[in-house]
Amino acid sequence: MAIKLFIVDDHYMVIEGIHSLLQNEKDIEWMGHASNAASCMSFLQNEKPDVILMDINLPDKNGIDLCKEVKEKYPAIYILGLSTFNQQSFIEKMMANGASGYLLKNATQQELMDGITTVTKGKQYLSFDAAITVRKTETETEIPVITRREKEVLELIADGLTNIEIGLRLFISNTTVDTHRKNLLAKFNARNTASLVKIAMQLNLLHVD
Amino acid sequence: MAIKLFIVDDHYMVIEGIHSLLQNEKDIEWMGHASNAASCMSFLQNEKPDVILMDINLPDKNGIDLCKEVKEKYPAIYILGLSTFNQQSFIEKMMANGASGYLLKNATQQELMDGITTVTKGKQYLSFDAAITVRKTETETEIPVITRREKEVLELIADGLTNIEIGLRLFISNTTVDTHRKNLLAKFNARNTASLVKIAMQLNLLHVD
DNA sequence: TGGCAACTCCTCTAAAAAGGGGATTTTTTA
DNA sequence: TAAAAAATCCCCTTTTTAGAGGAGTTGCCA
Repeated sequence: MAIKLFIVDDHYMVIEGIHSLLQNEKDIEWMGHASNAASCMSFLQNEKPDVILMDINLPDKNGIDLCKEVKEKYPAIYILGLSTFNQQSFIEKMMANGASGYLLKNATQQELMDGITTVTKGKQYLSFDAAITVRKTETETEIPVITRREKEVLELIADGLTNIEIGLRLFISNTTVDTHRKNLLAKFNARNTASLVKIAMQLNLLHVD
Repeated sequence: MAIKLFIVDDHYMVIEGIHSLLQNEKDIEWMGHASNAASCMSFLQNEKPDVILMDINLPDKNGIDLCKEVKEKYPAIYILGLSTFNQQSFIEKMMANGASGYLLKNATQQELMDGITTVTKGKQYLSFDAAITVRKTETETEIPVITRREKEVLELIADGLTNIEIGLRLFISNTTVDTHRKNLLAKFNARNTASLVKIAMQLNLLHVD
């Protein structure tokens, strides 16, 4: 039985590329694509693919959150992350949210097929480069786990607000904000606010407006 | 006469996507692709395409510099920037370095053909979204022009060094560093170091290690 | 060669962040 | 429901930035 495949990606060229790479594969049934999270969810109300290739950069929501949402509603669907970036934080987060693996956009046709068939067997698949990244960094750079409140404070710090201003904004004391700030510095192992913001940006933890 | 097209991009799926979109176009002669700057330059020693589609993110060099290099050696070749990001700074820089225009990776087949044929007539082509970005921001967000020294200081600030530490590193006084810092804040219209770093990261002015 | 941009250095004051505690109340979750 | 996690608040001191000035020295280029 052919594997039913669906793609969520906002880049037409990538969709076309994958389609082209798979068009002669008899084991793959191309179900179509969505270019954002919302249309993906509405598609899933009526159709049930076996595997979803999911970009991490979507216009309306990041793929990490969408991944979680899909897996909560439809645990039977396997999800393969899809990204330009060989970034450890994304990989780990998508896997933590139920993704079965990860494909880079420079993957070959062989890797693409390997990835799809591997995950339908319930196994994990990591693109070669991605696998190296995970191995290389799993002992080194830990991705900080921050709380909701810390995230809020982090955003406002990056926007240039002071502790007092953040306190007014969030209706909490400036000393509380300072505590969150200190915890953030500790979690990110940052020397000061400047490096904190840089690291957070690198890990794509901040809104890019 | 068919337009000879060459692509520089390290993402196999994107290359495949473009190839697929253009395979029935008789006016396009597909010359092949390079996946990095070096192999692009060596290809150009023997072959002369009319148009190059060039990614801004290459493994060995950024497309902005490669664009400049190609245009200096082969001014007759038209270059179309190619990127996932709808970022003003990239667009402007590539154009400043001789690119004839810009295509986003979510461009349709029609836009792709429009772009290629437009630039071969010596005109500019900007992807719709990209055009909006340029227009929207050309009055608003000015991209700050910073000096070599300011760039150095900015990098070190983002890495979490203090004025004194930066001074020691660059063999200048900490008060001088402070002056550069203040000039940076003014140029970026930033309230403090945190927002300075965020803006600089957004504009891709900082090394991402 | 005169001007201008870049780079350098300085003083002073005020504000903010960093570093070091400690402590209570909610909320979540095992 | 009890323990853990998150969120809240406070103290103190030191360091660093921010804000507002002024000013001298290169080096380029029109």
